[in-house]
Amino acid sequence: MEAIERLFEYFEKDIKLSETDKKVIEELYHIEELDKGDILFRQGEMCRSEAFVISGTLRSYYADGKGQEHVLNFALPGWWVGDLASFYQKTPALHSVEALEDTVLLVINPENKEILFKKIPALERFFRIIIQKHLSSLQKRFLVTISENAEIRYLNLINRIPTIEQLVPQYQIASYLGILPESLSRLKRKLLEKK
Amino acid sequence: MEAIERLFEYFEKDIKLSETDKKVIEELYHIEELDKGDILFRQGEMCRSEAFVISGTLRSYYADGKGQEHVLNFALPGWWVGDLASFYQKTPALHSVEALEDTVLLVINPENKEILFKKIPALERFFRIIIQKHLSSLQKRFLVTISENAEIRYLNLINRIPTIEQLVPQYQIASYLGILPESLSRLKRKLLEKK
DNA sequence: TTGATTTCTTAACATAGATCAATGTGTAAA
DNA sequence: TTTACACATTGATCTATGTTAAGAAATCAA
Repeated sequence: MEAIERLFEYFEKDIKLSETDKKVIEELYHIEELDKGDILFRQGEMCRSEAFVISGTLRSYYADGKGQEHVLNFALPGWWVGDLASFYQKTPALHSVEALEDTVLLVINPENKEILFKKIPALERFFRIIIQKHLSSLQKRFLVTISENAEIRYLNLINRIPTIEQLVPQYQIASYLGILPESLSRLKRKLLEKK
Repeated sequence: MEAIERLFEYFEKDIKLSETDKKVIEELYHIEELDKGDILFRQGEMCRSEAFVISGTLRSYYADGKGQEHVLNFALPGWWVGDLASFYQKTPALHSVEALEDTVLLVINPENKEILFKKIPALERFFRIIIQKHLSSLQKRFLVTISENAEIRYLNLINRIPTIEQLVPQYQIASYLGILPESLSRLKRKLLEKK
């Protein structure tokens, strides 16, 4: 199936699109193919890409002052990646996004996003809801991070993304969990021994 | 000065309000006075209040499964409190908000918020930006939490809200920092010895 | 004031996860 | 194949913060 049709399907779960609407969408989004290791945008620069994942896996991550990287989230087909605050407010991105394997995206820039909203007003409400969902998932991620230990956070993650261990190396998962690979290794052994 | 005039001033930093606009705002917001310890809304219930703080201090906090409370943020005059996701999407609130001293708020409910947007469209864009700012401050809070130790987080906090130690008890600050009051006490002694 | 209650500090000990170092395993290149 | 490199495991030790318990200080109510 054409990549753009995946996006139509995604929108059409919530709103009706005319053929003209589809033409508009097709003109405003473009395909971007990333090789494993490629960066979609970098922390500190403007994020000018809001992308819908067609295939592949990505991670968003934050590099702190000591050069340490922290995985904020993974992104799989059917998810959005971007730094919303940077994209809409033209402030520097607070994190980077990298492809963890060869990846295909449908990407839009801020100017085209404005045009999209003008031409298909129903999408404005649609994306407002996306932002709200993003906000509440960030909120949940924060709450889990401050209130649960690494074991629970690990179990949460594999429950939320059961395929994650096939998709990304262990040390990326450890970074998402906020622990070192050594600690994740020990944690998994402990879980195995429990059973 | 009248409470409602503080809100006018706040809006007028960014947009022009006609006298009719002001009447509309005055009709749609109402004053709520909380005594110390009163709850504005509770985790698990719908949040039907988006409030502008006129005077007083509040905390938003999350109660985890083990009954432990975690302070998410404080709110001072001129700030907004609410659970945006819950307010707009009518999902259960992920946290509670409590007055830490006698507090005066200007409050609106979701239905009146809709009316406000219809009657003063400029406010729709205004609040969209508020949401984006909220999102990026949550993002920053998350990044600091996962990448910095308690000492840095403490210094960040008193730098961001220099009056906070006069406003709220130490154990609330410890909870905001994600440590126990005992640990904060040690941390402060260590900082004093350093100087 | 006095007593009661809440908040803060201190100390001794416990624990999760970090750090450091060594070894093992899998995969890809030569 | 062999070699090399990236990744994962394991063990010993270290550290920040938690836990428990006690007392000190501050605040509030009578």
